[in-house]
Amino acid sequence: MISSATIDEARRLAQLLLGAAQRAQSEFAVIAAELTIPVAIARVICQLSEPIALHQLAATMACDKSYITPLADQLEALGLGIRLPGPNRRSKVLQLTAQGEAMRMRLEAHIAARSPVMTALNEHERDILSDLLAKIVGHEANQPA
Amino acid sequence: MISSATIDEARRLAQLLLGAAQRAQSEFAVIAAELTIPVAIARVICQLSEPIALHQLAATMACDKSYITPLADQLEALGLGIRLPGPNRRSKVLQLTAQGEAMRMRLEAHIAARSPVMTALNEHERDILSDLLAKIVGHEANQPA
DNA sequence: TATTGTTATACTCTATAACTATA
DNA sequence: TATAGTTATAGAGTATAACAATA
Repeated sequence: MISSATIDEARRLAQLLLGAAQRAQSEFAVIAAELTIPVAIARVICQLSEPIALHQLAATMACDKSYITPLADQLEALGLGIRLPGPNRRSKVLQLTAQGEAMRMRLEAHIAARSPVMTALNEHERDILSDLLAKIVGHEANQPA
Repeated sequence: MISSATIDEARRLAQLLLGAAQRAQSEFAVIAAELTIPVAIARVICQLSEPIALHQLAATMACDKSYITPLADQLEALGLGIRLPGPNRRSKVLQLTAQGEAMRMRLEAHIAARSPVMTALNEHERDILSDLLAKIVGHEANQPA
């Protein structure tokens, strides 16, 4: 039997966790809007500190390759990225242009300065949070009861 | 000027936070699937520890009222909830049936037992996490740079 | 005139399946 | 036969706008 206090705590923590993640995401969206780029494009840009093959990008972003194609198209249309020939003739590598790289740096500077995780917590608190979140993320899934 | 170490930390923390929230959500989805109810319905059920007016439910769930209508329909179709006349003649109140209430208790017991926040952390760690997340959620949005 | 709920519709995001070209 | 990328299409999830009833 699980106590109702435990259930209350679980619910409260789940809501807090979701709420914090949503705060972070919505701040990210605001930053992207200020830089006048679609949020999805901003997410891609943040993955492109190094050139990366399209299928690998899909894996990193945990989405299907078919979803990457229009994003890469848009990135190119905005002049922020470019498809280059990859290590073999069937794979292509997505790379930021100079303009895209400048955008990436602006994006990341804004995030570092304004993400609620950074602004709401001091360095010590961030270290602790980092450890706790890593435990949650790394923890094995439980068996069904 | 923001150091690249700060930027790295911001990115890492953001990813951890998103990752932890996704872990919690995906465990929730698994639990809902085991109980053979759609995830969206499970979310509604978790809000219904008390009867609540439809428009208020929309506010609580941060969605439009038009989205609540089909959810309430589904809840009724499953025999888990029922619309009752509200305090005045234009508002309706959504309430769980006995079957719905049983489902809510099962859902919450599973969450308390299996949410990664609960299983990955001990009580002391959960207290600390709770404080840190509350700071993030409660923190004022920052000014654009 | 504003609020509650419903309806009809449209939009965003993302995936699946089928295809082309390599490997 | 398997992999990389593209295309066309479909589906989930959610919102907007217009409406009816009531306040």
